[in-house]
Amino acid sequence: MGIVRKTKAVKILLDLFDNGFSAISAVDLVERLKDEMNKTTVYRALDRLEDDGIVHSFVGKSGLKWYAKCKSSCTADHHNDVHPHFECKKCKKVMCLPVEVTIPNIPNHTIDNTAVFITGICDNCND
Amino acid sequence: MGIVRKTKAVKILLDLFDNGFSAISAVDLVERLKDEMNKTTVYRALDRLEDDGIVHSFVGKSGLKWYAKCKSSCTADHHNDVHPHFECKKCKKVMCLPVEVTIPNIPNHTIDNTAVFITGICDNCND
DNA sequence: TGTATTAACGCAACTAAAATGCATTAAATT
DNA sequence: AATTTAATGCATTTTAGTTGCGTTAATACA
Ligand SMILES: [Mn+2]
Ligand SMILES: [Mn+2]
Ligand SMILES: [Zn+2]
Ligand SMILES: [Zn+2]
Repeated sequence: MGIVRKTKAVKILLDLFDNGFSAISAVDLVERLKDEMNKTTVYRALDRLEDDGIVHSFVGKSGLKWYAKCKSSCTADHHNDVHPHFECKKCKKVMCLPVEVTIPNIPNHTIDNTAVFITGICDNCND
Repeated sequence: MGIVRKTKAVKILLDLFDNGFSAISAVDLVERLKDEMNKTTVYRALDRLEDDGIVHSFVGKSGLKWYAKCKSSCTADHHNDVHPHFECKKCKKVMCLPVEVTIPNIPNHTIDNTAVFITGICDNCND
C-alpha cells in the first residue's frame, strides 16, 4: 500500500508533478526540495506515490532514477500507460513519449515489461 | 583508445566472455574475479574493452551496469549490433536478444540511440 | 636477452545515490 | 481534545563506481 496520509511533503511533490515538467530525477527532486524536506522523505514519498500508480519511475542511461506522473488510467495494482522515455542530449530534459513501441515476438519468451529509453534531440531544441 | 596491452586481467575477462554467459553485471564480475584481480581493474578493463568494441554495456532495470560480448561487426569507432536486452525474473539471467525493435517516428525529434530492456521469463525457464 | 618505457595494476580513499534504524512529529480517527 | 501510528528528520550505512598515486609487468628495442 502507498499513500495513507496526505502530508505536507506529499502535497508539495504532487504539486510539482502537476505543474509538470515532463520527468524529473530523484536527485533533482532532492536538490530542489532540500529546504522543504529531507532527502529520505523525498525517496520514501516517491516510493509510495509509485505504489499507488500516481507516478512511475524508470532508470536513465546513467543509472539514475527518474519519475513522471502517470496518466489517470493507472492504479495501484495495474500500471497501464507504458511508453518510451526520451532524453535530449542538448537541453538534458527527460520526457515521456506518448507512442507505442511494438516488441517483435521472441520465441518461447514471456514478456512481462518493456522499458525503452531513447536519447537524441528534442523538438524544442531541433528548431 | 582502449586495449593496448594484453594483460593477465584482460585475458581472464575475454576468456569469461568467450566461454560465454549471455551477459554479466559489473558487480557480478567484480565478485567472481575478486581473487584474481582488483575491482578497479575490472572496471577499467571493461571500459577499455568497450572502447574497442569488444564488449558493450547497458543499464539494467535496477540501474546496475551490465556487459556482453559484441558481435564481430563492432569496432572501436562504430558500434553496430544494437539490440534489446532481456532479464528473466525466474533465473535472473540477462541476455542479448538478436531481434530488431522499430521505434515509431517521433515528430521533430532526432533519435540518437535506443535502449530496450525487457523483463519476463526466458525460453529455458518456460518449459 | 637485457634494459627502458609506460600502460595497466593494486590499494586506499573518495563520491554519489539510495537505503535503514530510530526517536520524534503530525495526520487522521474517535 | 486525546489517541494512534504513518510519516518525517537526522545520523549512519550500504552499494556501485571513481580517482590518485606509487608499483608492476607488458611491450619495444638495443
Ligand atoms: Mn513516463
Ligand atoms: Mn547485448
Ligand atoms: Zn532538448
Ligand atoms: Zn530464465
